[in-house]
Amino acid sequence: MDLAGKSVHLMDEESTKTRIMLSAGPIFAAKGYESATVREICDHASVNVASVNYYFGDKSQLYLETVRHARQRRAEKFPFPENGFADPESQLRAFVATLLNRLVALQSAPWEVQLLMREVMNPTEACRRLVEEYFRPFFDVLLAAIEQLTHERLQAHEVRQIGYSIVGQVLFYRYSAEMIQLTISADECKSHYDIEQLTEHITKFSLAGIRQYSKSISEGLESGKVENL
Amino acid sequence: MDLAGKSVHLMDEESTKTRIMLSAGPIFAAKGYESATVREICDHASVNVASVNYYFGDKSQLYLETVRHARQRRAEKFPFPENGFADPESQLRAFVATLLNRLVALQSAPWEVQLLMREVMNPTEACRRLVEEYFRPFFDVLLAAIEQLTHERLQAHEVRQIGYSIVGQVLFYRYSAEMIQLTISADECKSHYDIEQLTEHITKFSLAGIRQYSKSISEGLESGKVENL
DNA sequence: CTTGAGTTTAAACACGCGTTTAATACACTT
DNA sequence: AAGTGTATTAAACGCGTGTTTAAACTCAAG
Repeated sequence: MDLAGKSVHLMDEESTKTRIMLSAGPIFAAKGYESATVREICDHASVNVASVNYYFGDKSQLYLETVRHARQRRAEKFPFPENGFADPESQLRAFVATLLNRLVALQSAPWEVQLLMREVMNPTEACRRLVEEYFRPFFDVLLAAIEQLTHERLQAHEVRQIGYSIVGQVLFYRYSAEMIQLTISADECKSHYDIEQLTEHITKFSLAGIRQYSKSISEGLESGKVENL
Repeated sequence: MDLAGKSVHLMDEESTKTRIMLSAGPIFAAKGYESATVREICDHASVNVASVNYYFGDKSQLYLETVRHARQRRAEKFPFPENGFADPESQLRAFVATLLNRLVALQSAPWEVQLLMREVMNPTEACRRLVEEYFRPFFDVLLAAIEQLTHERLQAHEVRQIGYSIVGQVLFYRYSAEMIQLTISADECKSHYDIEQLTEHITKFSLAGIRQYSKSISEGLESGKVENL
């Protein structure tokens, strides 16, 4: 069975190396880099402790590869819909929905999300670039939609702050998920806090805020009245 | 000097016990419970390692007392203005400003804030109650203002989600502070991201969102037009 | 079968951790 | 001056960590 492989000993699926990575992901996500131990990861992967150093060099490099892997899987699972010519309101709604889908599952977020959130809050020096590459182009889509909705009449920092207001609303449900669970009943959570309803609320709430900006600008500029665009 | 003290050996300021707590705070905040070491804390406090166990029992109890201390100091420093009879719009603005002041200092948040944020994201079992007591009554003030602004016509979960939208906007500047710093220039940060301007933006943005809810409710109910309140 | 590179293994290493111990220093009372 | 309870100290303990080592195993190639 030396077909198409460089060496016979390498990399069928379920190889030692991939087993380590699959075990490392959830453990790093649950406990953080420091508290996760190489031994626990290896036990869970049914692999000898020395394997981590053999395949990855050391613990920190295993961590880096694990974060990279998580980011990739998450973007693959919820690609941003590429209908670039939709109206900006739909773009906004799509952005909110995609972000909620990728990051927020109010109960039991997948380990990839937990891991990425850890990096956002406490960027590891080696991971900053990774995190930025992940969020930056995505965020730019949002900014473009906001600019269209306000007819390019806002200053850059205003557009950006509106963007932060929207992202902030979404991320709250990830950052404070455990706190939210303590505050509302399981029933209410099931019936009013699924992705669709949150998308609708945040989109509606934010569109009003955005239009408020358009309106005050218009009033300021021409002191006339404008239709409610 | 046995005046007014129960025992002569106890508790002038700068005692060993308080020195430990003052050193522990910033270190726990910066590194988290696991990564902070008793030795580092004691070194920084110029105190013998055994002192932690002598005064606090063990590391975990030192941590608990440190969190309690941080919460208390933060609420003392920025008390919520108790003008209970102001109009709801002012109440909303005051809520946003207070929360921003307490939690967000875009560069270099004080250690108390970092420590509390760690607890929000990863509640320690022993601290859940503490965190809830800290935020809950404060959040209720916000909900009351929203209810007034919408003339008590919204359902409970709608009011709550609006509250989350507002808190989420504020907390974003804490959760993602490091990421934000990577994305905007220091100049822009200085000139457009101070507490006052963020308060204005978030209040303005949110008021529009809230009024949107009032409006759609009114339209739904009576299908007539209402003044723009 | 023998070879040898790739892989896996058990055992050990060096180190840092939280905690404990037992001796000492101190301040005050008797 | 001796006694007493508190506070502080240096040293050690036991344990778990990441990492290394050297031997054993696997298996296609010669």
